[in-house]
Amino acid sequence: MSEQKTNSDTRDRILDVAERLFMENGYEATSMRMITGAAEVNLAAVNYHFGSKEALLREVFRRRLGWLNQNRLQALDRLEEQAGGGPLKPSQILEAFFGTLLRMGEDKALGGMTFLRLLGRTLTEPAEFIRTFFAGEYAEVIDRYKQALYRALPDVPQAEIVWRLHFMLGAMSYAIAGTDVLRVVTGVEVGDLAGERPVPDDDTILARRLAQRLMPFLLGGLRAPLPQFDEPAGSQKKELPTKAARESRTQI
Amino acid sequence: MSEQKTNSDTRDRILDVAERLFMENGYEATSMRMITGAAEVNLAAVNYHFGSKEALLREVFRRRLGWLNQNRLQALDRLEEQAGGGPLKPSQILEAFFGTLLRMGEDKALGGMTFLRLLGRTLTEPAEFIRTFFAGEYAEVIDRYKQALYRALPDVPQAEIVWRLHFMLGAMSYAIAGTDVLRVVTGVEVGDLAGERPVPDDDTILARRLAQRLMPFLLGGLRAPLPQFDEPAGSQKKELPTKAARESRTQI
DNA sequence: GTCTATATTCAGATAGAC
DNA sequence: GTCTATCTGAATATAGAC
Repeated sequence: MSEQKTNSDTRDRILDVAERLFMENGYEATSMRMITGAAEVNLAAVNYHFGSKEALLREVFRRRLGWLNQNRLQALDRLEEQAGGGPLKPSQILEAFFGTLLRMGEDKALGGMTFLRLLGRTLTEPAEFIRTFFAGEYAEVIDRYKQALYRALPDVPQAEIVWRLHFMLGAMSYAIAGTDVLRVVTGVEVGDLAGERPVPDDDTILARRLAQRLMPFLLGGLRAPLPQFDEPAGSQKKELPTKAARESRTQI
Repeated sequence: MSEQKTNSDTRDRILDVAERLFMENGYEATSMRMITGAAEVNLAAVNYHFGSKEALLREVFRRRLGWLNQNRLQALDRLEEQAGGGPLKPSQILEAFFGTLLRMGEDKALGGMTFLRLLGRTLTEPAEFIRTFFAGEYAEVIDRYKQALYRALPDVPQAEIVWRLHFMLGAMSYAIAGTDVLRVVTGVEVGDLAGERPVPDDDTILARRLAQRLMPFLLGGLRAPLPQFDEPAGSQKKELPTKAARESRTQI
């Protein structure tokens, strides 16, 4: 199409700027005028190239999520090929899913930490068009990884795995988003408290550090002892559902 | 002041409605007209009672966070009194911090799941006035619990504890927020996959279930084996925790 | 493809009667 | 305390010249 001639410069500049401003301010609080102003393009350019503000947001994500989820699927394909039909190790699955994402944070050509932070924040946005969009973008990947986890952890009820996948996504999203209570309260970069030097501007190092800290945490949570709670239709049932067991909180 | 005569009805109705609408739509996407319309009060009532939209949001949180963080501090006080100067168990600390919050979800008078979802979503909002507000509201609680965790886990580097507190907050926030990929993708309530009956409208049960699932996950993550630190070069060969390491985690 | 000018809608806030 | 009416500004989107 003729869309890739000279306007690709304008188009890409809009996408890059929108990615950053949506991350910094959120979708609603970012106006078209802020975007076109910072990108030094005309106000009408967004509607010309993308059609609407909503469509712009979708395109900001599509160009990154396409790469991300495609690579996630390929990583899973490779692992399953190596395993030759057998179950994978949970650590392999998490590495493929979260590691692929976190490595985007080290590569500026893939959006770097700017995109990762945007993604972390946008995953909790309540706007319907955003949730619908993500649902479509993530459907296949989530399904494939869920199945892989079911096979990797045959003794864990599937509902429990879904919950824990849930928790893992949250730990990652929130850590990446960076707009957190801890950073504001402590006033320092995370990792600065025990003599380590802060790396506020080096997103590559930050992304790598995040991955090194996050992976053990996720694995530990995923493989934690099961709660005392009846699980009817898992692969293996645990105990009878007594009222005492339901009332008592987990004591570990 | 005369503010507590007849207007307390109007005031509280505004707060209740704002809590729900901010949760459903986010702060920016919720207009004063939506709030006053749903609360069936005059458009000018918000500015009369609270001064501005920002001040309204702060008040929505203040009335809940005051109770929450006060109870968190009291719970910690009790635990430390019982321990008589010794370190607490990590499970006790997490129960005091996260359990106090999650029990709010079971009590409609404390906002129930509506407030919990709002809190989970708002913790990642980038608006400066929101982050500043949360910083003040959380400062003391975060500091006290951080110190308690330092003493409970003397062998774990403090920076690591900060990161993991970070991750735990994220797992909880995201799980509570509910606007997640999983729910959209699967099209079912979490917990519905293994034969459990969904409880879409019973927030009390949902909150209790969430707590039962979340606590073991958080404990597992908090006490996971430490990552290996080789910062300078590529460090993708971290050793996976052995089964023995998994068992020994219990003593940390 | 890019630009100016503008249409249209809606936002938050407030003055002043009651 | 509550209400109506309105101010002021900003939002998204588009028509039409170049």
